[in-house]
Amino acid sequence: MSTADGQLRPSHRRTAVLEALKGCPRIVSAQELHMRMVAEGTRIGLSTVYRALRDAEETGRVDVVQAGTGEKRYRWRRGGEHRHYLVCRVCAASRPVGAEAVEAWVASVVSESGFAAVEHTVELAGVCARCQRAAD
Amino acid sequence: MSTADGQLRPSHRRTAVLEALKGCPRIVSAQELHMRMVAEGTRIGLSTVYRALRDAEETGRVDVVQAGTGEKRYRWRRGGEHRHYLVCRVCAASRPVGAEAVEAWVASVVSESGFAAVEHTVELAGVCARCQRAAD
DNA sequence: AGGTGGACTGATAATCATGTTCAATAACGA
DNA sequence: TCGTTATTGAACATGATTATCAGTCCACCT
Ligand SMILES: [Mn+2]
Ligand SMILES: [Mn+2]
Ligand SMILES: [Zn+2]
Ligand SMILES: [Zn+2]
Repeated sequence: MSTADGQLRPSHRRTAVLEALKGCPRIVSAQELHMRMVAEGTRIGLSTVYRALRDAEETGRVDVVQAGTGEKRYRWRRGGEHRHYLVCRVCAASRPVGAEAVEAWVASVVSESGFAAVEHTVELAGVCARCQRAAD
Repeated sequence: MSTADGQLRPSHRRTAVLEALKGCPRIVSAQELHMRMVAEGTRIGLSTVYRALRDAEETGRVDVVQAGTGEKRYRWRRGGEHRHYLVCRVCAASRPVGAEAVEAWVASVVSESGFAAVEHTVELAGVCARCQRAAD
């Protein structure tokens, strides 16, 4: 669970999950990351992977993209700021895109709306050049 | 299923689902819409509501917003073009927001990316003024 | 070093939204 | 009207995620 102040203790396993995520070339789901770790010889339970990713999401250390299929996919966030990504629907390759224009638009919409605590989701999904070629 | 040309037959039930959706003041999930219809006296199965909404989504007659909780919420689309919405997390009230700036940004990102068949998701969720007041 | 209490782990079971099956039903066209 | 065919919906299946809880580990104190 969590300590008195709500923080999670950085354990061996939890650290391993985030390290594994850092090493992922494409965005991954919790289950994919778990399989990956097991395949590499790490002994870890699926529950722990889910917990570590949920915590990392809540504390803003990862970016999340909600695929149309309802599963969440994660990507390690390098700078402090969140990013938005263009993701390949076929191979899950992802590249960050510059979203200054969107951030500015969000800010202006929010300031005119009267809404508070507004969060935004911006996702782009398509088929990358390589996968287009592979499709003949 | 579907007719030879892939079109769904517009049946009584299916029409009723879309009519009910049109009458919704806030974005609704499939289950909420089903409960609403049953409460109003319509006799209809949950499967049919799911099917009608899925079909409406595929044919572009509704806008869909994927809540963080993994459930899809629907809103009837009036004009031909899709819209993006600012949704209240508390009461599910939704208002369309002008997103010309975002559409232009998406177009420019896509043209520079080499990706094909790119689809975009833009969602804003917050707490509306009324619900802020209600929270004291 | 040894003890202790609270946090962590993971196998298992529970949820939850949504999809699928299939026998019964309703709608179309001749 | 009759026969063909799509539609319907109750029950069941799925797939991702979360909750349980007994066992384990670890930080800290003596
Ligand atoms: Mn952003
Ligand atoms: Mn748009
Ligand atoms: Zn690809
Ligand atoms: Zn509200």
